[in-house]
Amino acid sequence: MKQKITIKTIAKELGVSTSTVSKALRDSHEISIDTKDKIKAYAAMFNYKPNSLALQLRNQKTKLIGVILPRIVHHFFSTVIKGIEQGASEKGYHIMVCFSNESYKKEVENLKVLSNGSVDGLIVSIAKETLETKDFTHFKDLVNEEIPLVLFDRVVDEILCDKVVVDDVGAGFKATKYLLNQNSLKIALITTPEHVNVGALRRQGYEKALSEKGISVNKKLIIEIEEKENIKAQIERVFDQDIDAVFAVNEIYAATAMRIAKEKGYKVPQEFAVIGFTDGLISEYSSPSITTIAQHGLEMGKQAVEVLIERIEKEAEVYEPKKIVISSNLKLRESTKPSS
Amino acid sequence: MKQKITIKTIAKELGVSTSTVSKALRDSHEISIDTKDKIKAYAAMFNYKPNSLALQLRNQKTKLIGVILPRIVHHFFSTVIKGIEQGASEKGYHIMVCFSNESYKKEVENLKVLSNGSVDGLIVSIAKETLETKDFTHFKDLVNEEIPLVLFDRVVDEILCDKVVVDDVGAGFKATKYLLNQNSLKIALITTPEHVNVGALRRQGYEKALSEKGISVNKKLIIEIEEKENIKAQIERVFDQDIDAVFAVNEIYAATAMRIAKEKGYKVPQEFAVIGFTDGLISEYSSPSITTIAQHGLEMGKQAVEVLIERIEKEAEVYEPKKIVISSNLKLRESTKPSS
DNA sequence: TCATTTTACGAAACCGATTTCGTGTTGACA
DNA sequence: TGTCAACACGAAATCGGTTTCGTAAAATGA
Repeated sequence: MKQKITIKTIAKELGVSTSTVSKALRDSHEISIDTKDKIKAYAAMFNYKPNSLALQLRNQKTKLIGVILPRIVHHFFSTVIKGIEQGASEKGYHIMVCFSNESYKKEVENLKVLSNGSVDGLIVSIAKETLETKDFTHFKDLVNEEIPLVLFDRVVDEILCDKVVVDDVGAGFKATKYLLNQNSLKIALITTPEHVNVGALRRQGYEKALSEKGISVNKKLIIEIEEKENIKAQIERVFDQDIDAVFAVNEIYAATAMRIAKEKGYKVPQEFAVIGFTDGLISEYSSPSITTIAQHGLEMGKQAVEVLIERIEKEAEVYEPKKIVISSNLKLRESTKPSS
Repeated sequence: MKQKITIKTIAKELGVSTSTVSKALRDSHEISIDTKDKIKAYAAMFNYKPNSLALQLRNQKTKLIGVILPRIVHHFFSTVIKGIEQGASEKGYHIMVCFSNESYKKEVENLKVLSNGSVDGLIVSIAKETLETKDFTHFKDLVNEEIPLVLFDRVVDEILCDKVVVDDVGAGFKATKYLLNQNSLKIALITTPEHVNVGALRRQGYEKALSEKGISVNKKLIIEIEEKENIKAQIERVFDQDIDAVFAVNEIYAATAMRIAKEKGYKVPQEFAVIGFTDGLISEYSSPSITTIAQHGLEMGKQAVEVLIERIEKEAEVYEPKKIVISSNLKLRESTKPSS
């Protein structure tokens, strides 16, 4: 890389001290107009840009937010990133993005690297593997060091920090209730294993809606997808049961279920209804298009970054962790009968 | 944030100098075993982590790569990010991600912020607006400052730097030729306005395949989508012509075209074939699933970051910009007849 | 004319590390 | 016992800025 022009260079060339240059460029009243003009002209001519590392070191802040996501090729997470970036950008922050690939080890590594002073705060969604092992010491260490941290979507109570989540129970409830109201009474639930807490919460909503309607939960209608195995085959199994609707906790499961239903000759939505989660492109462009719970990822990202920046910039008085719940709503499309 | 423990703290507590602490922690032979042990123990106990800003300033390198993308909620771009992050991570780099939102102004801003020494190099895909205005001075400035820069996918010849692209002409050719071989001779092309060069290149491939078959290009079969307006309405217009296939330069256009074809009563693929670009989830999960040109975004990201890191770490001798072309291939699915 | 205030700038400390170079203390060897 | 190398450590420079404080010279006032 070409030799960068620094304050020292300017000072030497113009025969003044570095303090004078610094003050001149910051338009200090201590410096005479003449000198300021000369220095500014020189700086402009050689395209001087203050070295941001030096500033960061001196100011003890980087205006950088670390973001750790389990995955990126994923509609919901990429939407959240977009929200985070927008919110950050408005406040003059930038984001550093890392991925854990759902792996505990990578999550620990990323956390370690980012907590070395390179970022002012962190926004994280926990990796599946971590949720499974339930080892959160790496997060607790962060909290102890008082590094601002916001968790979103996949959160756990053990970690004392700000959180942004969707109303998963409510969402599961809404979706199930809608199906019940349309007279689909034999609803299969396609969810994640228990340790992925968002799955568990959505399931609670599902069960709540059923019991409110006086329907007992049939465990045979609930399948927990093991992602390492063939997803389609696992979903197919639930079709052995007598079902007339599916509520799936993400759009891939929903689309797959709908495809199977169509293959089995069901007419969607007349004979078989489908509701998914995460309002992504698959739901929008499949045919029929799929009714989903809209997760408002953009909103989540914005909220998360707002809380984080507040925490970063406010002198930490007594610290009261917040939990922001974003309400989700049902986006009706063609895979369910229109609301009556 | 809690007061961080620094080398100075350790030095004071243990009654030694900062140089001794630094050397001890880096296991220098200059320091006696006793002292080393004492210092290391203390550091471990208080969870000392060297301040990365200080190191970055001293070493004049950040091990950070800036990435500027036009969009993120986009299958291709998020796949590229994944590739970049993987490649970077392997070599001990991290990535800072910004978005231009297809806007010239934001692109300029991002470039300015990132070129202040906060990153060792940049990977960029140019915003549409910039392609339209053809003002590339912000990139040329970067090149003049000799900041390592790699462009991918949307690139222009005016900027002298490393580039990674897919073989757009070849891809357009392959897709069109496949349709022709399946006896679809009246192929509509749904593409972008001329200034988005990838669109233009894919169109070249399309035209080449036609003329090779002795078919003259019918301009009425080519529509350039204006994204600000209603996309579906624009695509619908081409169905006024007598067509039996569509080649679209991205998967949204392809899925929309297929949906229109189905609405018009065409049987896909028997009576109407569809090929898209970018192998995303829409293509995979729509029904019928859509044959696409696979762009290998992951591969692009990896290649881009590899070239960039090479450029960063190699002492810039004579600099010969490279252009890496990644070959794309046709991923056959249900929206086209099987190859005979 | 002398005291006092302004003006305009420089020296030096600081942010948190690394590294070169210098030096006092030992121990070995002649 | 005197000399010299090895050992163990500290002082200070450096990275590129900002900021506090000190001060010479000019301007102001009495």
